[in-house]
Amino acid sequence: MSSKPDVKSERQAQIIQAALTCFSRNGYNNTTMDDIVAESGLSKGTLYWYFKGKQDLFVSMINSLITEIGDQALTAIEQQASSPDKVRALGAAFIRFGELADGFVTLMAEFWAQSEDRESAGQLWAGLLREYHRAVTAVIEEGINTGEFRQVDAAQLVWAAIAAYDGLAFYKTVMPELELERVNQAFVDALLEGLQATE
Amino acid sequence: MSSKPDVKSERQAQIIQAALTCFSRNGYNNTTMDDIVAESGLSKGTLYWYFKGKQDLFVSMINSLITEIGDQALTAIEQQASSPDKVRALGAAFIRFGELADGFVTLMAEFWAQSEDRESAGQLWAGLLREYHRAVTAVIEEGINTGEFRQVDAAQLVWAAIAAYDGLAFYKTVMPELELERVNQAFVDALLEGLQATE
Amino acid sequence: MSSKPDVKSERQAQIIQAALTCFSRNGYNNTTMDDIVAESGLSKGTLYWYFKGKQDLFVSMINSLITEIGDQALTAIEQQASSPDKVRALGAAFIRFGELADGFVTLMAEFWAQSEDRESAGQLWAGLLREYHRAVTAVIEEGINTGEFRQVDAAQLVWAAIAAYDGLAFYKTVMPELELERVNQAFVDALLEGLQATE
Amino acid sequence: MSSKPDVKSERQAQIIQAALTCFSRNGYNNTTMDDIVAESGLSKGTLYWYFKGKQDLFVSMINSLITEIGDQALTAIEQQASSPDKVRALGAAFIRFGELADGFVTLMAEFWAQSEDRESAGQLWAGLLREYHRAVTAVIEEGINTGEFRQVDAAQLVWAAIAAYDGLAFYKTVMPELELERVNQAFVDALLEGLQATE
DNA sequence: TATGAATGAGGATTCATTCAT
DNA sequence: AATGAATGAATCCTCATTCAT
Repeated sequence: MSSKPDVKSERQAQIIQAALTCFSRNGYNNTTMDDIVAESGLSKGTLYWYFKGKQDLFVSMINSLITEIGDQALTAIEQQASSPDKVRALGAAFIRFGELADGFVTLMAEFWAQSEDRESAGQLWAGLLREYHRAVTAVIEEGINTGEFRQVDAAQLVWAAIAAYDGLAFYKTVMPELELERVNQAFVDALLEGLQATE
Repeated sequence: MSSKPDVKSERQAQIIQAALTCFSRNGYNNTTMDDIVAESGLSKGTLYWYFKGKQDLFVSMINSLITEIGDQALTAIEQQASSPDKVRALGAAFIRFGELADGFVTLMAEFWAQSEDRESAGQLWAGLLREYHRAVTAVIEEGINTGEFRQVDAAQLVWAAIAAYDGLAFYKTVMPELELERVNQAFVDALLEGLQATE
Repeated sequence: MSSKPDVKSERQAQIIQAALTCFSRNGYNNTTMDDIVAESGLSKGTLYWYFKGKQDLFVSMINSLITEIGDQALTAIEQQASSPDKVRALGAAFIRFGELADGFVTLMAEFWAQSEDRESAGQLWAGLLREYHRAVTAVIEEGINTGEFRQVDAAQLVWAAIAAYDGLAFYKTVMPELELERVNQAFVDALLEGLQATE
Repeated sequence: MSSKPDVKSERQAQIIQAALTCFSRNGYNNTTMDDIVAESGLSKGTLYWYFKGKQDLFVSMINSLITEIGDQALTAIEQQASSPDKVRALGAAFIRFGELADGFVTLMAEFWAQSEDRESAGQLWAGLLREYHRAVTAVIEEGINTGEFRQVDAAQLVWAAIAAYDGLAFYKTVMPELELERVNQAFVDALLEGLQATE
């Protein structure tokens, strides 16, 4: 019955693209639905036809981003042989993420901070974080099992590691002069040194 | 003639305290001036007598927090003898900060995200970060000079390290079950291991 | 597709009408947007959909009045043959204006007085005045050319003449008992006598 | 008991002077009591010690101005012998008033327009106007009695004449390039011509 | 007399959302 | 599916006035 089967997903993508542009530019609260309407070239009614409201549109946009980013990162791991190389690949992937999805972290933080129901807004974050944490921890533990790394509290260490990348993604937005590649280099080197240590 | 020479600073403190309570509870945008008025027990006019507006009040509050926190952290360093101990003290101080100033990081992020003039709002952050970066880097470089640590790119590594603590401060707000002490333990151990390495 | 092609102008007229009622009744500053909302029977949002704000609404209202009044006055001239008759027609037109647009002059004065940018608010007035001045001066000069009037400094005299009518329009609002027709009669008679004078 | 008998009138004058400056600069509504406090160099409480409020201060200021101006105008008449000369003297006095009390007319209009109780605010104006009207009419009627002027409806004509000067006083504020002396010249000439006209 | 901190009612404006067409 | 006019609750801020000292 639907003459064009993907008018729907096409419109949704179009709207999400406009939302990403606006939210990135001005933050969540400072973006009005009218801004997104103007940016998308569609009408107000159409936005509300495809999305329940501002919040729904934001969450949909975030989920769309997460999927995209997650896929990238996880394939990066699989192409590496040794555990240290996997760690390096992860570091690089996170950095790329920080540079691509400019403002993503901040956006999420703002959204969370102003959510009426922080609990459920926090779940968006927490779910995402736990997923990454699991994936990265698996890499470290594999390295421990193969003897490439020494015995460490992988789970805890990984929280700090990914927190570092999220923190850096934010730092980059307020200090654009920060050279994330060099930071990453130094950080990964120190971590690997610490992980591989000694006899 | 001035019976109480500091009605002024007393009132300001009172208002800032109320602001901190409200902003922490609901975020910047979701806090109304009326909320703060109610919380402070003063009148709307009095708030505007002491602070130019919502934004001014927020910035003043942040500055007040920063000063307090900074002092704490810096004295923590001085009480330690060896460089590794200083690093450990710093880690502990940062963790304590994350737990005390609950939501501080998020608040700042939200404020920045929704600022009309992000540039200047970003300076608030950037200035603060650079100050901490300088202090921590000094500790690491001292360790390198004394031979306690090996030759690393301290400046870059430190960016990652403090980013980790900011990231964790935020993680804690969305995942309260996170045990920051253990994370800190694992992280500092790994870093020190990497820094001291070997033979 | 457009069932009513001028919902827009209809609404604008509706709002301007309400604004005129309220502003005339209470002045610019003492009229609240809520007053106009109530008077118009529309909603607050609708007012702001059609007009940028209070000031914009006021200026639009003034312009709408000016157009209406100007047309009336200028056609009044054309229907007269001799210059003295044109002058009489003008006088009558101005008086009618003073009685119709009750409070118009005062409203403009108040608006101007409280304008943040008096310069540009003054342009509203000045433009209007200059237009009338030109039209009336043309009538006098035509009379001079045809020999109906003696040689006078028409341009200057006309400033005084129209100022008199603006002044009277205001007097009428504070002294309703003033009989403008009789005043006009005496004034026009004296002026024409002075213009036609002698041999 | 009052050590210095005129601290009071000195203060009042000081405050009225500051009020005149501020009201002239920004209009009635756009002037805050704080503005006047700052301009006067006194304190808020002191203003309220000497004047009941903003409105009272304004009215007091106006009355102070009126007295000053009125005296000037009335003595101007007495120094002239012939009725035409008295008319010329009056014209000149009104022009001087328009240039001195810059914005006076507008200020009054604004005050009236925004008064909660226009009736009584209008009395301020009406009383003032009637007084001038009486004085000027007396001059014209004297001229009629002496045979210098022809039989005209003096009362009505005078309303128009003084209205012209009030109108011009306002025109001057929005069109500073207006040359009031020349306008006055042309106007008085035409009027006198009309008044004297003979057959 | 003089001060200035404190008050709070009042007002302009925004913007997410709805719904008739 | 799509439109865009209409809604009105919500919010930041102003400023005349008061009063304890």
